[in-house]
Amino acid sequence: MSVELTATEENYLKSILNLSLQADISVSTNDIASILNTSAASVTDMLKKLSQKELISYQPYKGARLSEQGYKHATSIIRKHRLWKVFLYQSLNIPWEAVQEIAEELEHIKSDLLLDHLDAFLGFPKFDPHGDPIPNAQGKYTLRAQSPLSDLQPGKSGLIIGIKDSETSFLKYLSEKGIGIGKSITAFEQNRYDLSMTFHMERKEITLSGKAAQHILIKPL
Amino acid sequence: MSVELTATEENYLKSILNLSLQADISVSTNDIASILNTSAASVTDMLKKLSQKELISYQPYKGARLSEQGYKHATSIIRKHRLWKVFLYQSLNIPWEAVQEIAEELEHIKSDLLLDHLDAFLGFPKFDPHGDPIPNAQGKYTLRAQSPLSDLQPGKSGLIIGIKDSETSFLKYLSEKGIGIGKSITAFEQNRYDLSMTFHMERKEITLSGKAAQHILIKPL
DNA sequence: ATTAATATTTAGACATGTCTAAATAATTTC
DNA sequence: GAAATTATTTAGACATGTCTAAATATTAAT
Repeated sequence: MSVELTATEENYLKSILNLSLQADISVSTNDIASILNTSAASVTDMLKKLSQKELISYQPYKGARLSEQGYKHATSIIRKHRLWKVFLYQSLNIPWEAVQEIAEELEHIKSDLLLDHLDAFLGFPKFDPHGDPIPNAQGKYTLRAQSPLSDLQPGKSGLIIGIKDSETSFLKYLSEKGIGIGKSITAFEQNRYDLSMTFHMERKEITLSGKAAQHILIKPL
Repeated sequence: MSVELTATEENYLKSILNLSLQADISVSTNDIASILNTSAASVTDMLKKLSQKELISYQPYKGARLSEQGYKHATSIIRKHRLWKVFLYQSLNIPWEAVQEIAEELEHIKSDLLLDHLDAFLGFPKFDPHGDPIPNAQGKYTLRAQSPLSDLQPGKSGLIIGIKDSETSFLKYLSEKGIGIGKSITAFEQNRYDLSMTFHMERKEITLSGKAAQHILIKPL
């Protein structure tokens, strides 16, 4: 059915999808380059190639956007990535901050049979350990009401359901503070001076920078 | 510690190890080419490169053999391959004949952390579903008394512990006959005319060609 | 011990994905 | 709206792993 792509091509598609979720419309060469840590010239080369394969539409100087096919392919990579994350975290007990990097390799394993069996083994999970939704085999996925922890008003509580930024150092930082998916947290006060916020979690007081709080996602309780 | 190798380099090392187990001493260019389904010229190119990296010793026209480092690396790939096989077969219930191909992709995933956790998750298995021994993290592995099913004398029984040939069509053939690791089988008679053999297994009568019986490994009971 | 057959290597080419430097287009700024 | 800045593309190069065809070694046969 679908064409075989190299891991590199898949990474480009994934980046384009991620970027187009934030700022819809087409995605710029430079943005892709900075996400993939490569040069703009390399990105141009690859965009031409992906366009050739009809996985994206691309106009010189005007950026790229996923075609129907490209979108499907990108979604399937996201599905693989997140299912592997669940496995690594829940089944293998690999520390949270190490999961991302390993999943980035595993997501390029080709077999559909493998993915379907993994999905079944894990009990068809709907969300990964970072709280991101897992597309099903047809590419559909559940969205949820979620808001950044920074929006939580003093006195109100929320359930931590996801982390927006998957950078290793950030995840480690959170993990050291005891912050993780599934924990309840209550806003206490906001410091006007530096915009840091104080919370209560499991009878402890936790202070986070405004930026950190923006990257933690909660379901209001 | 160890150098990072590409999947291709790893496949060459693995092939050299497999070949040197059968016919010790050095391994010929052509044999490697035929196992890897590539041209002899490509093999020569790669042997030079691996020799450069001191993973093998290589003399033009004289073949190659693994160095200490190369042997270690090759063994670690075998370990990965077999651990993944156990996972695919036992945990995910992926059909026996599909396992080989998927494991061939998974064996090149880099993370040692992942492998150690997988090993623990599986309970530190000593053998894979084809009955082959799994090297431990230090590269040591258990050997076993084993003999081909074709050597089993009429009236005697054995426990199936491995399959020598991992070709998909052969595995499928066996799987259709109900033959698999861990089953008990009893020799009944040998047909002098075509050298086929008849066995009893789980109250059924099974006939196998002499060649097939040579490729099934048993532990005599 | 030559000749014939086989195995291996060299030479030169190609595809993929990358890069730097230079050229060109688009956007901002004053 | 012309000049300066920023973004993007082109040109030309390189590394990796592959190939075919030709050259050279090795081994087998008579």
